[in-house]
Amino acid sequence: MHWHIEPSNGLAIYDQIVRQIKFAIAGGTIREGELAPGVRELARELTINPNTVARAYQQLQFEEILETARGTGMVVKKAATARCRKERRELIQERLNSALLEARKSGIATSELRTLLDKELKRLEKEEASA
Amino acid sequence: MHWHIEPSNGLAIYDQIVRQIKFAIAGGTIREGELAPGVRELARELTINPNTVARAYQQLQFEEILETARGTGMVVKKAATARCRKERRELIQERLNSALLEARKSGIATSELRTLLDKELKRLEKEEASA
DNA sequence: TATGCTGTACTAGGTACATAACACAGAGGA
DNA sequence: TCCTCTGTGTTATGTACCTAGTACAGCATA
Repeated sequence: MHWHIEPSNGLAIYDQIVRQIKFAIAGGTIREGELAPGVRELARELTINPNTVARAYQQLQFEEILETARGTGMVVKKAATARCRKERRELIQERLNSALLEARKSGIATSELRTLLDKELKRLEKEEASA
Repeated sequence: MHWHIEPSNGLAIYDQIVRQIKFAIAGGTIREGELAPGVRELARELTINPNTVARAYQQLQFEEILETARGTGMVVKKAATARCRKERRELIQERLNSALLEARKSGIATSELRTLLDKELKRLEKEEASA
């Protein structure tokens, strides 16, 4: 798994981590009972402060996605996968809808919007195929 | 024109104002040579601090969208409309692409993504028709 | 000229986020 | 046991953003 942070995404760094961990669990990259990457390890990989990762893990613990195993790491809880899948869908839908709504309110015609989306989707599919 | 601020949009309030003013100019709601809403008036309408609006206007002045007319208000500069139209397109495209990219990277199948978008677009069109 | 509007400038305080550098408790392996 | 890993907690610093309140300069109109 490779992780990536967008510094000026609007979203706080710890929030981006929370999202990515959830997505990784939803996608099966990290399975129930397995360990999430260590605080220091992930911090090194993203070149950010370990405290920031810890902050993200605290929230994931609060949301009952991870549970702490002191001395060992953070373990993905049972039943987390299903919840993450559901959340993934919701988070993505929310972000897409909000972008579409802004586009719509800005006065762009939906037909133009449709072609714009189609173009971008094709570009993504092409990338996907070549990867 | 009615303005709206999303408190926890990720985007800073002043940034949301900058966007909305640009979109209003792009859409012809405010035309070149006309006045943008006053600092105090807009602040009252959005129930935020006048300084925050002023901050947004400073940026728009820096970007040569507005020019100051002390004692009168902020005037939309000549040639601002075309630039705002271009920027509007870029801003929207950027946000859509970033949402699509996240969706794609999260492991959602593009086919599923496509149906999701289609559903949402239809909903928007329906709203548009009823409005 | 006087009044009321405009934007501008300044200081101050509060919150959220990220960084930094620690110290600590528990698990596990040599 | 000892060492090294794990996450946790604490304190401090810095920055960005927003709020609050005040004062000022300039234009427009009565």
